[in-house]
Amino acid sequence: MGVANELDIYIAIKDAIIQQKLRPSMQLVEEVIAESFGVSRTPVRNVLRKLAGEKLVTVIPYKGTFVACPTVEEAKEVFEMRRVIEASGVKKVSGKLTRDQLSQLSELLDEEHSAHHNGDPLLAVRLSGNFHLKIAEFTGNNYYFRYLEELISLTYVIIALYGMSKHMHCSDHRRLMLLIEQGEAEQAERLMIEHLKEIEDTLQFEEKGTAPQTLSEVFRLANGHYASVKG
Amino acid sequence: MGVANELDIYIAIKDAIIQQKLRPSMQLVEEVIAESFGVSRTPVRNVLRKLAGEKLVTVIPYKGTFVACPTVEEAKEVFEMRRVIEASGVKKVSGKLTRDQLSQLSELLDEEHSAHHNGDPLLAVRLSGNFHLKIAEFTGNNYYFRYLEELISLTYVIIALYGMSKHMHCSDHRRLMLLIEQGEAEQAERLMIEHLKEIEDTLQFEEKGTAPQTLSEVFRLANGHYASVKG
DNA sequence: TAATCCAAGATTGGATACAATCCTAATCAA
DNA sequence: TTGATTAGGATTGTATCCAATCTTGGATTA
Repeated sequence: MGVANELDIYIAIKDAIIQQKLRPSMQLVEEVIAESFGVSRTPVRNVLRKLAGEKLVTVIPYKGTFVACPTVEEAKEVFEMRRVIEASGVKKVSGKLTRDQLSQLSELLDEEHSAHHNGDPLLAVRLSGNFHLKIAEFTGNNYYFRYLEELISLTYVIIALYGMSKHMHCSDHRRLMLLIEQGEAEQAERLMIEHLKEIEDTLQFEEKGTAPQTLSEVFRLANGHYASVKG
Repeated sequence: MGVANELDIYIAIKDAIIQQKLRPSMQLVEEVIAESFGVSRTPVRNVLRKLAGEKLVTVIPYKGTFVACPTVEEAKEVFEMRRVIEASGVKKVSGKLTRDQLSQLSELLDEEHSAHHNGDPLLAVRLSGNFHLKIAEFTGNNYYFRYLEELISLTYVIIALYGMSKHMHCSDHRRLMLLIEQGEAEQAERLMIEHLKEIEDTLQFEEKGTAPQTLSEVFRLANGHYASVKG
């Protein structure tokens, strides 16, 4: 690839984080990224600041930019806010979707289903996220989408950190879509809340309880050979 | 003032927008801001991008950065999301606040009350916003605070654009605090939703219905003598 | 007159050079 | 050996220069 604009770089880094190619606490050195995209550090800095605004990375002055490493408490906050926004969102769209919108949801369900059977759990998780995002999009209110996009991106990082059981309650999505289609707003709302609680419960918070609290701690433990995009 | 760091600049611009010294659609020329803060354009650019991430300003490539000018639809989206987040927030804190937290809320109410009687409606609006923010803070979940801070900042811009009746339902806040104190979660939730709907209803969306849709339109109308921080 | 084209000014976008800061590791002394 | 000190490298932060783009206004021409 030759040069790239800021949007390309933004998408590339965000995708790399979501696909766990960049794992939590990894350092993102500006010059390395700049060279690999054929640009100077300036646009890279802009992108990293933008990602910092979405809490996907953490900028530590004069030290560097690191992929976010949410604590257990932060992870629980993410899921709590997801329940607030998604419960309201699914209630809002219930019984209000067009045939075309419903078929878009249905298509995402099919893709998620086949990703499961093809043994690609990471892809399945991302398609699951897209299902939730689509509902937010269909509310017609941009804030449902904007905030949920941020929260779902963080959910991917949380899953990268704290793992996830294989069984992803795929059937919940199907039932959710039926309730939306039938206009059962209250039931859809309750199911969404339950669904998100179940996802949160499948995370193994205690297992990696010794997960790094601070970033400096990480790199001290690794004795200088810390994880980096250079490696 | 001599030099300034990014945080100073960020706070100064944000305050200027909130206090309506910088009105919607005004252009923020990087070099002008840089000179007035004694720095180069670089940190100013960073701040403007950060504000753009919060939707307080709009960056148009190769044209400039302008104070946000929300449309009626966008304004209604802001209030809808405020209802979602604040209804959940006030329900969450009801009956859970310490004596100290309640007195913090009470103090804000007193300040708001005196700002009203001192004929400073702008200050009263800001103190009202702080009251709502404090509740979000007391949820203990950072996302309530982060998202609401963004939405309330935008509310100030919306009020600057679409005006507001003098009578601000100051008594709602008092009743809200009582319900929180007494642990009447459901009643507090309902009152918060009603309160926010009333605020939205006092906005005069139709009057300034000829409000500028696009920024370029604004400056065409003014025939070159457009509003600017230079002026 | 009216429309088109071009040039100049203003502003932002990006690349580069340098300053500030942090971390590491070697050196030295107790 | 252990601790403090310091020099070097690595990385980010800032300033400055130039390029890209947009807008305006005047000149030119039909």
